[in-house]
Amino acid sequence: MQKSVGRLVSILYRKNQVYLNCALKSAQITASELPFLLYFFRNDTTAGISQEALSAYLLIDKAATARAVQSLLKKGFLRKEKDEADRRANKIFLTELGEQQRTVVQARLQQWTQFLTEGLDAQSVDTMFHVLEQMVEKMETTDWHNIWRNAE
Amino acid sequence: MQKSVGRLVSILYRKNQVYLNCALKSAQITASELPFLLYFFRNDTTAGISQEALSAYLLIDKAATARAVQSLLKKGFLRKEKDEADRRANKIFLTELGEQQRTVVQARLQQWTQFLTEGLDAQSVDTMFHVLEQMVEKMETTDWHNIWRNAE
DNA sequence: AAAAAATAGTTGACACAACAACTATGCAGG
DNA sequence: CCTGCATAGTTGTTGTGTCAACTATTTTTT
Repeated sequence: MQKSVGRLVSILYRKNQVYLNCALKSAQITASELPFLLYFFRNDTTAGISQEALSAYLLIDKAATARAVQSLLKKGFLRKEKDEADRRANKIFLTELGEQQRTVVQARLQQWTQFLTEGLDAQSVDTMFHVLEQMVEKMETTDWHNIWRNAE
Repeated sequence: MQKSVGRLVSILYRKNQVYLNCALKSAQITASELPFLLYFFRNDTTAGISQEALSAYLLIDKAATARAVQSLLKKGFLRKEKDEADRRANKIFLTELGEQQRTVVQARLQQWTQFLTEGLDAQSVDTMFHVLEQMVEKMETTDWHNIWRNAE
């Protein structure tokens, strides 16, 4: 049986979604909203951030960003202003209510990582992280939409 | 910025889907159908295989399996028989036409892997594979639906 | 300064996968 | 036997994400 990174990543992704939706249900946070909240938890956004920047960082389509942000606004976890310096853009902020979710969210996330990696060699886990980062980096910086054309 | 396996896996998964849909368009194969075709390419299925078994191996919901198989039947890549030994089950086979897709499919897949891993340390890539496998293994064999309940 | 191109965001349509409810078949204990 | 439970598969509904088309602004070109 040949190894397939596609299969593994697919399973990890899908099960992760199920876990998150389940584990964060009580906090009213869905798997699709989580990446955005995490961005606010982990970065300085006191000046607000545009949806474009969120999309670019998460490599998520701007349509999905628009919908997730809308949903988080409605739930009161985020707040939106028009950017007066560039009136095309929004400036998105984390609200106090959003900030209050940090603890639960990080706990659930930490428990998932803990579950996935416990018993594994820490060094190997680090290596995995690093390789995944390199592959994502490559996708960000290369136009790979036609990579097979070069080969024929 | 804290490391997040979730973010990396998510990006890998989504971009992989986009790549596959693009690279296999000419072969009339979609990203959702691919895992099933691959199973037939990589395993002995001369006796046919049930949808249940496919679902179990790919960890894909049986509903998704039913739809992908339906679609591949319609395209003529797979063939279906009632299992006479257990009339609830289907026996699914790869057709000659399906077999003919092997070359293109494997080429496109190989090119993607090549692109993702070129320039990376081969040893590290192996380690990544192994760690991903271990994590998937853990998800298969553990009931993790409430892992955070233990912790409080 | 006017025209053209680029950028930020929204919306509609569709692909993909999960869950629940359902049908049909098989099996086990009374 | 037959009643109840388990298994294989199908279908409806919903959440998630991509792409394309559109509006509204900003920037660049001429």
